[in-house]
Amino acid sequence: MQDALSQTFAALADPTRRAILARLSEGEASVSDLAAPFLGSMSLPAVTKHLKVLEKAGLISKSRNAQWRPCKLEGEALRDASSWMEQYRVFWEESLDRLDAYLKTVTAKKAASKKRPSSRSRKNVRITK
Amino acid sequence: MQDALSQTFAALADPTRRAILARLSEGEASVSDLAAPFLGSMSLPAVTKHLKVLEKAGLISKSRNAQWRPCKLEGEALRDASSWMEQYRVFWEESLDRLDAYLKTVTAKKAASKKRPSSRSRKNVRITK
DNA sequence: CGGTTAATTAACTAATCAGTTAAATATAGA
DNA sequence: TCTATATTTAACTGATTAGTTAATTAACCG
Repeated sequence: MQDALSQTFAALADPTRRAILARLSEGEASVSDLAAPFLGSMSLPAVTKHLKVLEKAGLISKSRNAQWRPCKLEGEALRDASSWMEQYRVFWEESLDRLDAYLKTVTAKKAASKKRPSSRSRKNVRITK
Repeated sequence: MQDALSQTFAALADPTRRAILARLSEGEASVSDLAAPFLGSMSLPAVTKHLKVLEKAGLISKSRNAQWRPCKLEGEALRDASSWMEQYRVFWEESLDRLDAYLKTVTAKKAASKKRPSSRSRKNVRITK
């Protein structure tokens, strides 16, 4: 078996599984609730397998309620993955700085030759599935 | 072919590739530089393949310098992956809050029944390979 | 009990992945 | 041009993955 971080990233490397996590971020859901959006394109056992991958990676947990298995998002594994990534933050911020510098020279030139300056939003990071 | 985020996570789901990124975070390096630490456990073409995976995921880029191919870490893809994760931050912080709450009750009881309180560092996130 | 709903397991297939060795390509430099 | 170094490509193998259908388990309910 693999190390925890590899298992987490592998589990995240699939759009169906990420969509399941996105759904779970809105609250607990049973297997069939989670499967519903995908039953047009894959079978229920396929979803069961995706859930097993997520569960083994520690990204979700299942409990029991009669014949249902409510699933719940677990943050720990995501936090570990995210904090692993933090060590690289300087690399993407560095490139934004270069973009900033570039945009500033462009803006300066435009201002000098024509009209109003433009701005760029660095915050407002998009939330996607 | 897959979506960008899936490719990025898939590329990160391997300890050899993560180690290569870690090495590149210290500066550019040629293929053989990057391969050196692994030549005891895998062949050079295996490393070439790992580099190709990283390159296709946009995590690194290669340039040419004589017969060498200096590789460089590219931050963009990591930033995208990281900002995708951000939407889940509330989940792991929430669980830390619960841990906090729990630890407080324990600490309170200990303080009441015996000696000095303990503390927990939430910052100081470890940087690992 | 018998039927229905929820979910999992089994057995199988096709595709992709991580590695191998051997051969090919590219560049430098004597 | 010949040779050495750096790297890639080709062809192959075994393991893992993502899906399938069919059968099974589990729990509720009339």
